[in-house]
Amino acid sequence: MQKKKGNRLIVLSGPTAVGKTDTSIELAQYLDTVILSADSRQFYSGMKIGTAAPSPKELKAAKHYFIGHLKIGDYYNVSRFEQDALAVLEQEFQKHDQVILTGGSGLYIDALCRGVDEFPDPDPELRADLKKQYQEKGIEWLQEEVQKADPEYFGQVDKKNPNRLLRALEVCLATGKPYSEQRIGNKRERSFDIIYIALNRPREELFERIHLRTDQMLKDGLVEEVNSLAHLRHENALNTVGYKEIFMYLDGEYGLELATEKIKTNTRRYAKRQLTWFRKNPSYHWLHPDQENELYELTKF
RNA sequence: GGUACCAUAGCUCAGUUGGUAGAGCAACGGACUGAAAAUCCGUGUGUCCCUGGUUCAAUUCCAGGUGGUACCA
Repeated sequence: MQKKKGNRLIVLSGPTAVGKTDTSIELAQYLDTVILSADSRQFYSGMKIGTAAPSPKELKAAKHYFIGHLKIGDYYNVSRFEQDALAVLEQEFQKHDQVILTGGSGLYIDALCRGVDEFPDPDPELRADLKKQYQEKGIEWLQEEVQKADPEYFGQVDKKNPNRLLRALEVCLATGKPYSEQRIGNKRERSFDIIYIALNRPREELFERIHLRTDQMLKDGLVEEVNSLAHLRHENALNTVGYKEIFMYLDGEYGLELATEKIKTNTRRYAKRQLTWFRKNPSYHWLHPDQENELYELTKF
């Protein structure tokens, strides 16, 4: 008896500016399939220039999901992405053997590929309250609270990272149970296979592309884009490289040249953090974007 | 052409009363479970311009060279 052929998700990730958009579209056309984006900032409409989102022409060249599907200010998180993406996959796998997942948000990629533990959705009021208390009482207070609420997690957590501590405390208070108890990290079984591919370039080449792309964003009207979003400035989506720095420029804190340099520096650092994340997963096949034949060979199915 | 000053990390510079050197920025490594382009942790990576001289020892003092800056011609 012949085993029924399943489906496969092609993860195509890599650091920012490496060339994921071009490569994923070429691959989608070659395989006649669709693309899911795992880019936590390209989710938002209105941030086209600063997030180097695919152009209308590119969006037409291959069907994309999760590009500009949210409004700045919409609440979203990895768990929702996991659910949304699984639903899309179920639908698309009826039509295609393989589907492409591309983007640079490692946590979101992993959420779809391995799953995340179940927690109740955060309570915005509780979160705001805890954050306020942290700002008033400092990190020591946060550390003490987490130590009381969840000594086990406190033993493992990065104690100087307020976000991590706030999250743990929030879950403890909302559920009445220690965070560590609910954070099991079980891998979810998926009904499809996964192949992990990461694009990369020599550091110098990647940085050069980051610099050129940043200059191009400015020419394309990044300042105007950011300015048009000024009323949403406090939203998390705009706590993003390229937006933060231009807000500083608009405030008169930075000259335009300095703001541009800061964007380049912060983008290089972002790329580095992404590489650290992907390197940790030994399943990745690493390719240069020019290695088209190798890519097609890998995605034979 | 002359005089003065300078030459130390990728960059801007500090320093060593002679015992091979350190800040900021940049860079590099890492962490990561509902904020993740976020948030946080760690690490000096060096022919102290070159060649001689003095000295137990020279990046440091002396001479010459080279390069740079300023002023005078």
